[in-house]
Parts: sequence; C-alpha cells; structure tokens
Amino acid sequence: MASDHTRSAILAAAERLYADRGFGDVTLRDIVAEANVNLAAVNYHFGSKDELIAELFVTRSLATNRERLNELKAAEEAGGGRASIEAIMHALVGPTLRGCLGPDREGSTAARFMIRASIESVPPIRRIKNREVDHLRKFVAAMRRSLPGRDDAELYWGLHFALAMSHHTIREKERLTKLSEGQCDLNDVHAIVERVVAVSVMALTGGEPARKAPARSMAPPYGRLTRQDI
Amino acid sequence: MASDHTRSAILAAAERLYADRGFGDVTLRDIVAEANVNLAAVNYHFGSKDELIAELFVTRSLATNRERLNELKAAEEAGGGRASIEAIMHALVGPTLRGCLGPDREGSTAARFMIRASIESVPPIRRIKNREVDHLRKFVAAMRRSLPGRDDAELYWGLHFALAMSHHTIREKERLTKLSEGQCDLNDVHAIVERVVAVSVMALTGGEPARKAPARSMAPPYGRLTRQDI
DNA sequence: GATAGTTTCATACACACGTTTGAAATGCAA
DNA sequence: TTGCATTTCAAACGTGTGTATGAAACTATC
Repeated sequence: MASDHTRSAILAAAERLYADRGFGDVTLRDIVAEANVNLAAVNYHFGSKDELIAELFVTRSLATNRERLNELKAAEEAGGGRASIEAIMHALVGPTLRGCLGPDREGSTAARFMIRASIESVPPIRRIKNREVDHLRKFVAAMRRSLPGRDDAELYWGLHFALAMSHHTIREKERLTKLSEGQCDLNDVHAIVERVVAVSVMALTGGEPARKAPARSMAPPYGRLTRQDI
Repeated sequence: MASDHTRSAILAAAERLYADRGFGDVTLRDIVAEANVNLAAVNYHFGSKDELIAELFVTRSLATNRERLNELKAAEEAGGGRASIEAIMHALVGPTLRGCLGPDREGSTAARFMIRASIESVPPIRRIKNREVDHLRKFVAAMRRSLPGRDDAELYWGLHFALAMSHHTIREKERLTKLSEGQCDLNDVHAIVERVVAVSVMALTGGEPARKAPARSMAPPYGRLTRQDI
C-alpha cells in the first residue's frame, strides 16, 4: 500500500467535484482527471463508483454523528444523567448546521459536499441515510429522560421537526437568501442554531423560550476508513 | 391533432412509472412500453425527456399553488383583508400536505409522483422550483398584513420553517413511521396539518396555540397544458 | 538481484441511453 | 379521389458511461 497517495487523491478530487457540480454531472473520468490518476484506479481502490461515493459520505457522516453524540453525552453528564431539552436539541442540530453552514476550518469543500448530499439524494447515499435510525433513537431516549411525562409520539414529532428545520435550512439556504433579499442572515450559524433549537423546544413543550450551549465543527482530512457503519 | 391519445398515454404512463420507481430508474423506453406507443412519440410530442418531466411537474404544481392562493384569498376576504396567521399558514401547508399525504380521489399516483419530485430533485424540476419565489412572496405579504409589527426577517424564517416541516414530513414519512414504530400517524393528514400550522404559528408569535380550517385536494386528470408558468 | 505482491496504466468492452431520421400510415379538406 | 398536414413507426445513430482486462511498472522481502 505504501503511501495511499492515489486513494486519497481520488477521494479529495471526488469530494471537490461533487461539491462543486453535483453528483449528476461528475463522471469517473472527470474525477481521475482532477486527481491525475488512471481511470482504472477508482475501481481498483474502491470497487465501484457507488462505493466511492458511499465512502465519502460515510466518512463525513461519521464525523457529524460522533460530534452529536459527544455533545449529547456531555450535556447528560453535566445534568447528572438528564440533559435539558434545549441541550439535547442543540446536540442534534448544532453539528449538522455548523458542519454545512459554518465557517469550517480547512476550506469548505466538505461542507459543500454535505449540502450536495442533502439536496441530491443519490442511491448509495440514500442507503446509508436509511441506517441513521439507530443513531436517532439515542436522542429519543435522551428526550424521554428529559421530558418524562410526554407521549412518545410527541417526542418523535419534535425530533422530526428539528431535523426538518435544520436540513431544510441547509438545503434551501440559497432560496431563503433570495426570497428574503438577504434579510435572513445565513452566515451567522450560531443564531440559526439557536433559532432552530428554540422552535424545536417550543414544538415539544408548547411554550416558554430556550437558552444557550457550546460550539464545535466537522471536516477531518481523509485517511483510510476503518470499515464501520454510520 | 385528433384525440391526443398518445400524448395523454405518455403523460399517464410516465407519471405512474416515475411515482413507482423514481426518476433515476425510468427510461423513455420504459415509458413508451407502458404507454404502448412508439419511442419517437415522446420527442415528437414533448421535444425531450426533460420537457416531459417538466410538464408533469408543472401541471401538478399549478394545481397545488392554485389551491394555496384560493385558500389564502378566502381567508383574507373572510377577515376583511387581513387573515389570521393560522389561516395563512394553513393555506400554505395544507394543499401540499393533503396533495401528497391525503387519501386523494383518483388513485394516488399524482401524490406519489409529487413525493418523488420532492425527494429526488432532478434538473428540470429544480428549474421549475426556483421560480416559486414569486408565489411565496404573496404569502409573505399576507403575513405582513396579519402581523404588522413583526420584523420581515422573522416572517421569512417562519415561512421557511413551515415549508421545512411540511416538505420534510412528505419526504421522510417512511422514516418517521419506522423511527416511531408507527406511533406517529402519517395517515391522519388533518392532524398533521394542524400540527405543522401550530408549530409554525408558535415560531412566528413565540407562544399561544392555533385553531381550525377547511379541507380540499389535488390531482386532476391530464389534459393539454396551456403553456404557463408555475 | 531474483521473486512475489501490489499498484498503475492504456485500452477496450459492452451497452443503455436520449435523440434523429425518413418513410409509412392516417386524418382531413376540397 | 387528390393533395397536404399530422402522426406513427422501425431502425439506427452517436455518444457517454461504468467496468474489465492484461500487460507493465513499481516495491519490498529474502
């Protein structure tokens, strides 16, 4: 294996191109040209185009999910096993929103890639997203601890709406900017997170406002992926 | 032109197939086989595959938007030029949710097609959706009349979140059902509409609950489309 | 420095796709 | 019927695609 140079070059080039032009418009030939490697290298290193896309998405997804769970764990420990519903919602939507809208450290190709993945929904990515349910159950469990009296269905709806608002904001940020003629500030990620959390909490509790929480971000460089799930 | 038989058969077959298998998996050859017409007929009648898809989507979109504006107008007239914010949100999300989730009259292929269009986001459909901004401005205007003191940005965010919740519910209804193990009832469209409206209103006003409104639906049979916009 | 394993490379394969073509069929008016 | 426009049809076109192949280059171990 030696240096992994080819492999990493393919991953980086693919992410860059997909981020810029979308999945539909990028061919393997585009990718290998951008990466300065041979066409056959993709199938040699990844097996197929779909597996390449899957690996890109899984890597980024894992990072986000890890962040989510870290925040959740931290919030629960700080609260002696029971986090506030605000903190839980924060852990749920914060990493995704910051990862896609935030000023992320090493250039925003990872962010733009995830936005694309959120918009275009190509088969290999859809397959991975469908496994996200287990991940979300951990949040439902935390919510149940935080709001013990609540009907479970209410918790699911609250979670669902929180994801709705964060994903839709990511997906349609251009449209919202255009519609509002710039009056909605899509650059202040912190404010957006607070806003989404506030509405989510209202949806769950039926009133009273929200409060604060910390900040982090996504996008590691690519290394070899130790095969695991989302 | 005679009977339009071929044209309509293509539209019906295409909508059925796209609804069932998605845009990515259906070729022109599949469509003409299903419609029992010749391959060249598609290009003869529609010019290209993309124009066929666009026509399908525009037809259904127009119906929904018409319904939205009708409800909005009715609400504003009933209120003497100023509708309640509940009624406005209702007019915004009701037709879409009923159109995609409701038990619609003539079989649900139109509904399933619109769900697909909401999930897959193929280029000709994206192009059409981008023109929807003008349509939404009418709702912003109504909201401004209904909540005169509010900052415009707040109105845009409220509208944005309302669309987020309704679209995400349509797009992810399967996942929500799975996640909640059936505890979230995705069949009771009326209840869903009320729920989305309630949260939207809370997002806009910061508290107090919502109230009721009427019901209608989409999905006309296909006739020739008098060329117009969304 | 020969050998075995890994990686790269140019090239070709196979084929599914949207579109085009030009002729045949059909419909319609005079 | 004749003539003209519309519509249908079978067939092919051309190209862009992911993938497969088999030889060459490289690397590391003994």
